[in-house]
Amino acid sequence: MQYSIRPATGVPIYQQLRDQIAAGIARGKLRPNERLPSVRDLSQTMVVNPNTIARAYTELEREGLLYTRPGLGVFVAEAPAPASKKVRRERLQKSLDALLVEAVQLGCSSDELMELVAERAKQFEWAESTAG
Amino acid sequence: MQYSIRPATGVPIYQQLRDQIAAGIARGKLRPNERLPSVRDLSQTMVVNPNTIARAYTELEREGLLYTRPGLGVFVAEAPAPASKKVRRERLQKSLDALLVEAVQLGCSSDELMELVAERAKQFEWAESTAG
Amino acid sequence: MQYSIRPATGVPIYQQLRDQIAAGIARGKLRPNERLPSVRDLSQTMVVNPNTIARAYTELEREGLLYTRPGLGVFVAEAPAPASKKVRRERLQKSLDALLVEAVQLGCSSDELMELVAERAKQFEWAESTAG
Amino acid sequence: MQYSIRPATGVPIYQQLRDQIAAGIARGKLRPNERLPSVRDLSQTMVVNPNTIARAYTELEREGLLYTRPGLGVFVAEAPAPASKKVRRERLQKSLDALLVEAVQLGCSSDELMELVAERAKQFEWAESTAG
DNA sequence: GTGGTCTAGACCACA
DNA sequence: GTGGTCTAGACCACC
Repeated sequence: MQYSIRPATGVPIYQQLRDQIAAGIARGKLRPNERLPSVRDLSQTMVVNPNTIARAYTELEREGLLYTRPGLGVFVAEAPAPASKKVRRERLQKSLDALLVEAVQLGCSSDELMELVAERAKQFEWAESTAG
Repeated sequence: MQYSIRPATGVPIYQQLRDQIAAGIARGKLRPNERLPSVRDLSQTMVVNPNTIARAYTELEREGLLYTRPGLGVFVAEAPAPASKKVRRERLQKSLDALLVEAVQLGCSSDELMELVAERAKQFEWAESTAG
Repeated sequence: MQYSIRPATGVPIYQQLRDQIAAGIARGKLRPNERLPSVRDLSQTMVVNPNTIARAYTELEREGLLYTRPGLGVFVAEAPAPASKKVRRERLQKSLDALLVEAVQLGCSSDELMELVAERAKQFEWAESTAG
Repeated sequence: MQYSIRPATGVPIYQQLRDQIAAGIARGKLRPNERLPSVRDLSQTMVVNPNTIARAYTELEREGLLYTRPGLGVFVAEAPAPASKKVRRERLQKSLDALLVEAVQLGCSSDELMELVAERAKQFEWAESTAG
């Protein structure tokens, strides 16, 4: 997988990397138990300090998306047990509102937004069933 | 209009204010050419440093959402020329992907997400027509 | 509050500090919305690198025990909404088993352990009611 | 005796094995002077590097829980002289406080914790008497 | 070889 | 003044 960092955005490098890895897992580009590049390798490839790479990995491990096998490397975790419907709604609220505010400010119609969401959603890997 | 600041979130105060004003304009609660409270007044009402209020106003002016008439105060700008469909899509891509990644990781199904978006979208004020 | 670090234990400094602050909050020595010493001050007092202090604070913020007000400092958060009984049991399992294994290995009797727990528990601040 | 290793936990493999053997001894599943599987056999059974098995055995020998008869294998040691009550209390303090801090932060009541401890304690094998 | 911890010191955003 | 990010480089534990 390829990672692209834009230093001028103000978004921290470790965050950009974290987001791209998380997206890779969500979209199925990174499979469970797949090994990620080592901190040292990736830091050389991306021309970024090893600590910064390590921080992205650490964040993702805390979130349960990666796990570390000491001495062996960092790996993609199995998909976690699904949260309840209520929890899902609460957690998504913030990102959803951010999207809606942006859409409104851009003069995007409701229909256009729904279409855009549906379109993009096809490219993601969805769980087959959903717990209540 | 009323503004609510949550100090414990880590989101800078000036940005919380900026977002609430921007949302107010987008949702029509603040009308073009309406005058906003003065920096001094608002800083007293909200018990916040005047510099912080000023910064929120400055950001919004830079974005073209407000304009200043020296000696008279700060006002809501006219609605800007709508962006092209292509530009809208590009701008929304980032927030949309963030939402989708979160949804997938929460084990939220595609249908459930669409339903959630549609539901919440009803509560926003949309432009009636959309330029291409 | 006073913090004591034992460098020879193998337990990371940032962890020791984290644990002591967490204990301070649990035992009521640190009150909600109380301000903690600044990273720079504490790093001088404890003769530890500022990054190490910052890491302890960051961990606690992620856990929801502290919050940061940008430019002002770090503060103790309000007590969070209680978890369900089932969740509580699961989360405590690990620490509880560690305690029991240790007790057994030391040749401590079951009664003696219960007595020890009861004794020490009196010194902690307990929630008045418990959600199911 | 069966050993189960969870690679995704971040806990070193040698330590997981060490803990399970120690617990086995404490709970009487492994009897004094009983022979343990050879490093080579166990490393094959568990699909783990022999060095890792050896390290677990070495640690336990250092702690006095195992002893080696060169050319014959590794054996469970006799039960050690019980620690004094004071020593037991001191040693348990740390784990106990960790448990209490967690319980408080989870909103677990004092009674609920005592009940939980008592319940779980029944499943452990306790020494019949305790020296002072 | 792997990641984890700690130090030192620079730079930036926020109030 | 506050904390947050990033770099540089050292040392350790694990496999």
